[in-house]
Amino acid sequence: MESVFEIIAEPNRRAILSLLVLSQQSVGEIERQLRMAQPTVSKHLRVLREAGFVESTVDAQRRLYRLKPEPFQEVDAWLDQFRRFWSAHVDALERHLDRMEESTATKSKTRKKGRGPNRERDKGEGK
Amino acid sequence: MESVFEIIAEPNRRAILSLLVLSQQSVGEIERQLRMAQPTVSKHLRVLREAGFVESTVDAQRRLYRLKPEPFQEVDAWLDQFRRFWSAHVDALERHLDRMEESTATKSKTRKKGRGPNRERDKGEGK
DNA sequence: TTTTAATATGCCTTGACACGTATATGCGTT
DNA sequence: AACGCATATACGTGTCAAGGCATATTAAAA
Repeated sequence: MESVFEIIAEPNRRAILSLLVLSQQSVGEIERQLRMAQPTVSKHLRVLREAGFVESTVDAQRRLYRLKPEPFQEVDAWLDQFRRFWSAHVDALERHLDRMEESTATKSKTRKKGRGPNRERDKGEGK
Repeated sequence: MESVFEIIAEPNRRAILSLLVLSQQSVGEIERQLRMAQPTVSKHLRVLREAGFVESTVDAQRRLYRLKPEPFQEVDAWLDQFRRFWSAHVDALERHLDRMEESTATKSKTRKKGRGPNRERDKGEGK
């Protein structure tokens, strides 16, 4: 269970993470909402904790789990090397659509800002 | 081999993807640069192709593989639900550091822009 | 057309991991 | 102290994917 990528490869773990992004939860709450067996939940939480995705605090006999940001940032950092590449593709598509639009006789300016994933990300040399 | 997450969980596949982000490559080139056995490379490329991460064109007896953007965007979309959360944490850290800095007697304004991952990303309601 | 280069595929073994069931631990309540 | 609730851990089992090795396929070169 080396990398953060192996951790998030498991669907149930991703479900747990998506739950915890809303607010912290106890094991029992996770168990009920995701309809998983309790040992399964505990085991996944262990993996997530050891990988730094979550941390827990004790509340009597309950344990409350909440997210930690670092591993997500690590995934994001990995993705970063591909962003330049894929926004180049989005740009190409955009230019293509713009040409279509132009020859179809300008119907509306619904675009030009807001399509494509996260244009603000391309640090420099866009265009 | 359901999801994109399982695909990128494999280290050798991530290595191949990182190679291909530079430029398209033939199987043999990948094999040599990553020092993997040829069948291993071919198998991983198959997985990557079926998952939409790469596509290939034929060049005589070679095949040139290049990246496709969609699956990366899918990962990015999943990450998105956590961005609000983790930038809240970054902000908290930032405020903390600012307070430290203030009481240590303003040495330099090295920050205020550029720390924290991708602040531009938070669509609205930052703060 | 025989040979050689490039890539793909098939079979087999091995190891990792997810799950179920049972049990242990720990804390609060009576 | 005994019991009960919440959570963790241990053990056994099944599945599946990754890699090694051999071989098939396709195209170029001789």
